[in-house]
Amino acid sequence: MELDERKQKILKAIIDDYILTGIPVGSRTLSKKEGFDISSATIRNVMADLEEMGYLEQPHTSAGRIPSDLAYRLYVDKLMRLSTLSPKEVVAINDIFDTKILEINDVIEKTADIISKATNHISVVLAPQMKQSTLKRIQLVKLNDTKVLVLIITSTGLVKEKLITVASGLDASYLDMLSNMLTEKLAEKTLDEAEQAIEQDFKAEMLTHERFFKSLIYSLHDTVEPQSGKDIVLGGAKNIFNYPEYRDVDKAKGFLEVLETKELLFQMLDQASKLEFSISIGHENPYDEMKQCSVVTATYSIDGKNIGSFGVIGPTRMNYARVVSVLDQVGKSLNTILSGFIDEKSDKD
Amino acid sequence: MELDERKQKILKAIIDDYILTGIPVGSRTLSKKEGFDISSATIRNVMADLEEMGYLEQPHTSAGRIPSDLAYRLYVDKLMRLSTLSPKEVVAINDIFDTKILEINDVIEKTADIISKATNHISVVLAPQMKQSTLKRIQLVKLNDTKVLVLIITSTGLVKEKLITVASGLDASYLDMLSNMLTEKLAEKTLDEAEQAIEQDFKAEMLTHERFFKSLIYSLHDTVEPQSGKDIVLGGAKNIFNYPEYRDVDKAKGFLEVLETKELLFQMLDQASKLEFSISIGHENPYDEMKQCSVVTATYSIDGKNIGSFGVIGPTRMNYARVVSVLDQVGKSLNTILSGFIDEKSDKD
DNA sequence: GTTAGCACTCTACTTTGATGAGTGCTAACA
DNA sequence: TGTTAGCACTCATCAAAGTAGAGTGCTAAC
Repeated sequence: MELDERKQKILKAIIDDYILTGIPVGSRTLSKKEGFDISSATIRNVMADLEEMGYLEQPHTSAGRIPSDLAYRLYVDKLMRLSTLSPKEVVAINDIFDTKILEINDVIEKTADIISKATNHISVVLAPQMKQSTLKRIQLVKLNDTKVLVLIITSTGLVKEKLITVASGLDASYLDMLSNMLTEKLAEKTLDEAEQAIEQDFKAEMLTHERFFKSLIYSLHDTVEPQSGKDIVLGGAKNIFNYPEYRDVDKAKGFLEVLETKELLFQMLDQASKLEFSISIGHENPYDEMKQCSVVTATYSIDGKNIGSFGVIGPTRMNYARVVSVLDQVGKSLNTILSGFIDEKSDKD
Repeated sequence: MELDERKQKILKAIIDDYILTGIPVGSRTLSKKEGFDISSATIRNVMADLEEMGYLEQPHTSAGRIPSDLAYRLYVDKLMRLSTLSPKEVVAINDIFDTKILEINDVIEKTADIISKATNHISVVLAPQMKQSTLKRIQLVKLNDTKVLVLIITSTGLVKEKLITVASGLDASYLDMLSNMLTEKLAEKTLDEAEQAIEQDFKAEMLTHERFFKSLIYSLHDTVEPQSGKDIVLGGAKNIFNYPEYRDVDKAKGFLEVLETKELLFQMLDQASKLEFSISIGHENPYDEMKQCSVVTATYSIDGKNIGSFGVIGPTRMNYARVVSVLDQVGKSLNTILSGFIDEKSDKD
């Protein structure tokens, strides 16, 4: 059977209506709409065809039709028209970003906040990943006899702290000197390169302080491979109550549990950060817990390198056009801000 | 009317039962209980008295009684018996803490996790506050022409980062030198003292780099007065679904919103960090949004100084005895860990 | 002071019936 | 051959009515 133009038009109308109202769309409702000159009976025939083709589903015999995941996929790929945000909304987004920024984490939290408020869905933001960053400075700070704080600062302004335990006998001035040496040798290198460089350039020191250097290398390593949970920021979890799908308290609880674990979210966003833009609808999601939802993600970058991603989790019945528009705008604002406050005109050039 | 021993015994039984089951307690239910040799009719009379005295409430005429906030207050102060956790549970708590710790934030997140799992309530943890900490090191890192990253490291191992904008003309080596000077002059001082010390000891530098030093002092200041939201870690928000009080979706939504704002939570915990232990029941809470809940908090400390607090938010009908026991144990474990890995044997002694 | 008995109250649950939105099918129409 | 009107049928939703059960307050007797 062919999906001719009329079928597409009707399917789009059904999806638009269902996204808006959330109630199954009946043939009469549709025939009464502006621009539809065909009778409900005809629409019923078309609907029957669309159902046969897998685009529509019926909750029960005497209810209207609802779009299937397949229909949403078609909608997203071909049918939907992207709305541009009103200038007012763009200003509103930029305004929120435009307050005094003292930490990069502020930016992340604000992003989550903006997205959830603008879309009324749950937002997720993956904090900048260290993988591709180059080092700016390493600072060792002696806390007590056996504990040393390692501060790893990248040229993108990210700071990670790691605590390592050392044999006593490392005094503060030695650590200061070492900090300077490490900074000098490792600046401009990626973390991976830094690990190797330490093993090559600090052979002498490694002999006398083997355990210390092992810990140090481990710290660097641990910084690259992030502990999934910590780099995820959630926003608007309360929006879960907007989804009729989660009126069932037990389901809602299970879903919140998944969100709280953050393990899945991290994997999803980490995957997503390889693509400019991605939309996963219902069963397309790789994880069972998400097969009832859709996930839309985008990435942000510094110097043209993708360093993190952000997105929206909601019911498959979400306003994809709007969500995409919002993410697009947020992405643009985010890139501007990030490149404005770090490294763009770094003194390394 | 006097609250004699029999009345207290009956009241305690009602509270115990209601905490356990969550359904209003009837006179017959109670009279059938082990250890009660009095008839339901007698109990009814006592109940009527207790209601008159304000300890009990009736949801409707033909329902059993439920305890009032006043009753819980009496229960907490006089009636309840603290249960000690089983050795198994103590071990379980310590086990979770006992994994590799690389950052102090890990400890905070784990604490929230442990508490919510052990009590089945929502947990809140206030990250260590900088107020009373002394400085260990200040490190200035030049990111680009106009941005400098300020790292403030306390002797308790806390690290705060602030980004400041500067006029160009500060080169990296000058900042390095300044970092060392600042560290030398300010080490061992509290942040408040440090602010003053800068104004005194760096007069010469301040003349040439006025704007920079103003930003620097502002950073220190901002570190002491924490941005409420960021220092709060929540755990087990999903447990909200355990409370029949929040079966009503709108109420649950409103409550989640309050939790997400974190503003209130911060104020509560900040207040609480002045007291060793505190229990606020229902209307005793200073904030309207919390008047349906009880909040139990405790503090943790380093070197005998309270530096943060943690607690549980739940319905007034919560198992106070157990919650107190759990918080007590978590507090002990937390103190041990924190003093073990920072500053206890600092080289300043 | 304690208890048994009884009438009364109120919630929660089940049953029943009515309503209406929506469908599929058939036959007639252009 | 595609479109439409008509009709019987299905099913969820809602309101009304009835039932069961837990619990109370009051009174009178022990």
